[in-house]
Amino acid sequence: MIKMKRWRISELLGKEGQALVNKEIEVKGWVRAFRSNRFIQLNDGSCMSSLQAVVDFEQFNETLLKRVNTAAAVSLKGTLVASQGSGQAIELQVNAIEILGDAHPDDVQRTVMQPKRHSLEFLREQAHLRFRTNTFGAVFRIRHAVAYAIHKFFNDRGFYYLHTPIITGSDAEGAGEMFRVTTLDAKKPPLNEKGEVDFSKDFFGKVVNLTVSGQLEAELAALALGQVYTFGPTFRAENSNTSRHLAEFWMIEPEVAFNDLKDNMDLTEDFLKNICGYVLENCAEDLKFLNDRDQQEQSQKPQHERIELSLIDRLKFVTENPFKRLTYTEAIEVLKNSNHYKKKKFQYDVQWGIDLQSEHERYLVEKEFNCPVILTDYPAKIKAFYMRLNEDQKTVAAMDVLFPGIGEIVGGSQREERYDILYKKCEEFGIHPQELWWYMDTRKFGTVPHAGFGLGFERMVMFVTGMTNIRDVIPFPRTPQNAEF
RNA sequence: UCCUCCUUAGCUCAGUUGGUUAGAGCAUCUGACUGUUAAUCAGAGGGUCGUUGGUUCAAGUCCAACAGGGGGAGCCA
Repeated sequence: MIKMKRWRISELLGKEGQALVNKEIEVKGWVRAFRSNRFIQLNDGSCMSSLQAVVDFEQFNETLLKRVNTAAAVSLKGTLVASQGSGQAIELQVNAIEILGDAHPDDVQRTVMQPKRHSLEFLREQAHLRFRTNTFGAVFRIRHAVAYAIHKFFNDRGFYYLHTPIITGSDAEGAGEMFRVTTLDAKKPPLNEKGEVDFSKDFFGKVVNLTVSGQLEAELAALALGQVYTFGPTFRAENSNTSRHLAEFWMIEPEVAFNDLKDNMDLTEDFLKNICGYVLENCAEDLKFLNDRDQQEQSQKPQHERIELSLIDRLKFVTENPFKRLTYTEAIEVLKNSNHYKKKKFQYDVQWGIDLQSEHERYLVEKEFNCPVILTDYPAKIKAFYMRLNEDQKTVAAMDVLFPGIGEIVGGSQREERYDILYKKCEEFGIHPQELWWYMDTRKFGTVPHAGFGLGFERMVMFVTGMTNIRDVIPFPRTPQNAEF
C-alpha cells in the first residue's frame, strides 16, 4: 500500500488546495470541536484556520466516533470538496478516521483546551498546552516570522550573524545583576586563605556568569567583519516583577563599523519598519485574529486607557511615518513647557540631568508626538561607559527608541573609539580597563567610529502581536520564582 | 524590592449588615436533534470558600501571618 502524503491545512486552504478539489487526500491534526456528530474542526498548527471535515455518522461505528473528542489527534482520509456550508470554501468529505491519540473529556476539562474562553493567567499556568489555542498559535507563528524577518533584514544588507558567548567572564558591562555559572559544591565550596570561596578551583578557574549582553564581543567582530549582529539568549538576575521583564530573553544587537549616531538611527528606523512591514505582508490571518482580539480588549477598558489605533493600524503607523527625532535636552524642554508639567501632573520632577521616568517617556510618545520617538544625546552620567562623548563634554551619542505602550524598545549608541577617553571613562565608572584589555585593544589597532543598538526581541513581538504581558510572547517564561516547564 | 488589588465548582465570576441547605454563566456527563461553525433543547453531576492561626454564640464574609497571582513603580531590553 502506498503511503499517502500528509497535507498541511495551510496548503489545502491555499492555492494548492484548489487543484486538489475532488481528489483523495489525508490530513492529520488535533480536533478542536466535533459538532452535531457530523463536523470535525481539525487544526494542525500550520495556520490559524481549521479544516472542516464532514462525517456521515451513520457510516461509522459509534465507539470510534465517541473517541473524536476535543484535543484528540486524528488522521482523516477523504475527498476534498467545495463546501455546502457558508463558513468555509472547501471541506473534507471523510471516508476513513484513525484515532492517533485519545483525549479523555474529563481530563481535557481541566486544561486550557476545554472549548471556552480562558484568561491569559490560566493559560500561562499551562504553558505546555497553550500552543493549542488560537491566540498562542497566532503569537508563536508571528514570533517565528519576526525572527525570520530579522535574519532576512540583516542578510539582505550584508551583515554577518555572530554567535557571542553565553557563558562570559567579563563582569564589567554594568548591565544588571548576573546569574553565576559554577560547578562548585554549593554546600562545601573550596575556600582560600581569607575564608572566601576559591573560584580558581571552579570549572573555568575564575568567576563566570551568563551573558547580559553580547555587545562588547560584537564590537570586536564589527571592527573586522564590518557589520555584524547577534541574536541570542540574554540573562538578567534582576528581581523585576513587571509585564515587560524576563530573567531569560532574546536580544538582537547589530554593530556597524564606520557608522555614526545618525547612521545608527537610520538603520534602527529602517529595521523596525521592515519587521512591521514583513508581519503585515506575511502574517495576515494571524494578525487579523490578534487585531480583533486587541479591539475586544480595548473596548473593555475605560475610554482614557484605550489605544485609539487598532493593532494593524499601529503597525502601519510605524511603516508609514518617520520617527520623531530629538535630543534629550530638547525633550526636557518639551516636557517643561507642557501643560501636563505646568499643572504638576508628573509624579517626578523634570530637570536636565535626570533619568527620564516611564511617565515622561509615555507622555512624549503617547501625548506629545503620538508616534515612535528617538531620543538622543543623553547626559554622560546616566548612560554606559562605552558611549561616545560629545563635543560638549556633557552628553554622549546615545539613542533610545520609545514605542507606545512598550516604552524603550531599542537602546543604542555610537561607541567611544578614542582610547584615552575610553580609558578615562572606565575609571570614572569604576571599571578596571585592564580587565577589559581585549576590548581596549581594538582601540589601539586601527580604531574607527562605530555604532550599534540592542533590541529586546520579546518587546518587539509584544508590539506586533498586541500582547500586553511579555510572558505571553515567549513559550516558557522565566521570571523571579518561576521556572516551570 | 516597594505600593496596590485579587484568591469561592474544570474556567470566569456573584455572594447584601457576620446568621438556616453556597449561586450563575460557560465547560463536562446523559438524552434529544442533525449542514453545524461560540450549534441548539432538556436533565444531571460537580465545593476542605488559597493555607494556618485568631475574634465571635456563629466566619466565604472581620483581623493577622504565609503562599500564589494580577496591575503599577524602580531597574532595564
